[in-house]
Amino acid sequence: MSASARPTAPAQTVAVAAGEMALDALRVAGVELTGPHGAVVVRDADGVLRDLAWAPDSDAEVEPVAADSPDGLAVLRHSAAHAMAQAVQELYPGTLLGIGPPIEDGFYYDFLPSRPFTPEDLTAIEKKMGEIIKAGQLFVRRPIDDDAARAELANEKFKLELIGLKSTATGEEATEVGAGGLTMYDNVDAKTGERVWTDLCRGPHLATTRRIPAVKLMRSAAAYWRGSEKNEQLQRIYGTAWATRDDLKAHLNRLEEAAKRDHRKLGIELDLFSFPDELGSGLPVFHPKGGILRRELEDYVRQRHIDEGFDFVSTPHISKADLFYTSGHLPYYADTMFPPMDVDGIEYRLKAMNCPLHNLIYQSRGRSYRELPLRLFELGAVYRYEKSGVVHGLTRVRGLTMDDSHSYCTAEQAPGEIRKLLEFLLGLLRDFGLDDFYLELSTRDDSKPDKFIGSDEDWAQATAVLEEVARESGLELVPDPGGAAYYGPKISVQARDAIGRTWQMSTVQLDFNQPARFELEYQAADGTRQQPVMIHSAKFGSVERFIGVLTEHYAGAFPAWLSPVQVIGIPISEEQNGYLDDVARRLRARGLRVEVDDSADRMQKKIRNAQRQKVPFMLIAGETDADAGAVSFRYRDGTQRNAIPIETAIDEIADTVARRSNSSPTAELYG
RNA sequence: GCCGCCUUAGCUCAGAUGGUUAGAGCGAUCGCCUUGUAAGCGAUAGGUCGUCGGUUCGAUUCCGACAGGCGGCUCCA
Repeated sequence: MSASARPTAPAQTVAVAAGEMALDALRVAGVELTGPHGAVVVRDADGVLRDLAWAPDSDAEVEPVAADSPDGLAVLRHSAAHAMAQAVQELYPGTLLGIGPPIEDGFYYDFLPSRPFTPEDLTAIEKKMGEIIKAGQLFVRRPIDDDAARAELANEKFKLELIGLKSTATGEEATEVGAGGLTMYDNVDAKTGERVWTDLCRGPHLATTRRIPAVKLMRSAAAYWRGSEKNEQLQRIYGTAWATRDDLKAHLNRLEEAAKRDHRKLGIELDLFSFPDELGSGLPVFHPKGGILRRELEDYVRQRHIDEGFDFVSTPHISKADLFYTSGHLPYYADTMFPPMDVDGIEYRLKAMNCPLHNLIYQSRGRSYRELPLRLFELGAVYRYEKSGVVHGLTRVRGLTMDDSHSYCTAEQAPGEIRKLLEFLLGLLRDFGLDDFYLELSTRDDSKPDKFIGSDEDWAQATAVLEEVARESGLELVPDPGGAAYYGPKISVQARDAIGRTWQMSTVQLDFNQPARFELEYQAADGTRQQPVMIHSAKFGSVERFIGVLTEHYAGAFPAWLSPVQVIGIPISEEQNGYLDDVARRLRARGLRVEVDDSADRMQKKIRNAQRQKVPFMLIAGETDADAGAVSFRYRDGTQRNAIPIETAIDEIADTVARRSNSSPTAELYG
């Protein structure tokens, strides 16, 4: 995705003699040292990144790392974080430092200021950073022992804590400290040689601040120290930094494009859904046009499940709370379920998951091995009390509809069933135009036994089964340790959308625990009673969220088969209203969603409106068309085809919809 | 839930440093115009300035609480 990911030149290595500075060796070898392709650090034979000022103890071979390479950008961003921290401490003396690592597209630094930063502060900090960058301060590495570091950082309580953690630091904290000796990075005035700022840091860094060509501070926000809500909250400033000003501009453009696709914005513009205050946070209502999207989605997914051998079931939204104790969801999820209500002295709960209710259907009579796998499917409404700060558009709501299935089968059938499910759900996602996937395998965190139930053997077996099936799929598999549900491990499908963002979509979970807790049984061929396993699976995840993701994926320009309005008739003058009404009638007879814009607006205005509503087919008719029994197509990409006979036009549209084509209609496809 | 910011017409946004009648564009309604590929012209209606409480002679403006939203953090069965 990175705009600056250019084809890199074949790795060249440069010999650095013992005691010689890498920078000098590079210079002698004629390696570029300025500009976006210029080296900012070197990689030694062990793959460790080193400052250009590094001088090896013995002869070494190093590889120059360009500013615009992934590693080079990380170094650049890390150095930008230092420049920002220096600016903050100069402007707001007494501000304490947290950590300041590079991240995707940028960097952040955490601070404990005397008061939170304002947008004006960010402007001032950015300006100060500009001065620091322009001054060309040198980054100088200085090894230091623990005691000296403690003395030097006596006022920086967070840094002191990091020193104590250095042997166990991981992830972003390892940016500051790591195994091995501590180092300070001094910012040194290029002219006077005076140390103007310093930070505990592993490095490496740019040679000078001048090698930061393009930086912008994005926002400030709070973040818990060391990522735990039990800790103090620090003020984090996010910035972005790039190897060229053009790369920065391109990045900002991408953000703007992403903002245009925001489903919350498009939901209003396209009149799809809203979140009335009167209803409460995280509770969407779908307007007629959003309702069409929902219906198309639901009808399709329901039919596909039936085709795949699922039985369609239905269960209520509310249940006695005891059911969720039986399943084990309570007390685990007590804080994310809506509070209980007392009905005639009995505690009831809104359901936050469908599995316990499906288990009751399984349990409703004796089951034979001949029935297995038994596949129950439901579009089940569930309610989750998401914390107020996390509710977000359609992607994180408090009331949602899960396309939830539970397959009950023998342990032996499980791998086959999971394989089938994975294949099915990938096909389903492809049907909606999502086709770039990777898988995540969420497993138990052995260090937190209280978060998971069931025996070690069952977990090991279930995890092995999921892993095997995931590997067979040939898709990239990313481990997610600790991400499993309390009852079993999970495969989740991550889909990349049209602009490369990834969304968690489908999940498949293997569960030995709930069948045991519900004492589910089937009678085996030998007459014994056996316990089935159950496989939880959601394909969309939630219908609401899926609509949100699709809206962003298509930027609101839905494929014709999903478009709330598929065809709009636009008369050139009032004269053609009746003519287009007739065309519309014929399209409706083919099951298409058609409108004729017979408003008093000019046709140019009608086109503009249809364009903004992202209608896939505009059928324009004037006198010439009407006389010829034809219409003129305008597609939403602006291309057009004139004088198409009505029958042909109707067939083309009907065909595109029937094929569930996901590509946006355009003149070239038909010409 | 935590930190910060925000809430003015259906939508997008101006505005008054506490003082009689709060503005614009789009949208809506009505009229004129009758039109060939992204905004024709005009008029009219529409707001107890998120809610509740406090300070004040006077609050949409200042303070507080609550609700909702935005950006993060934490969380996400």
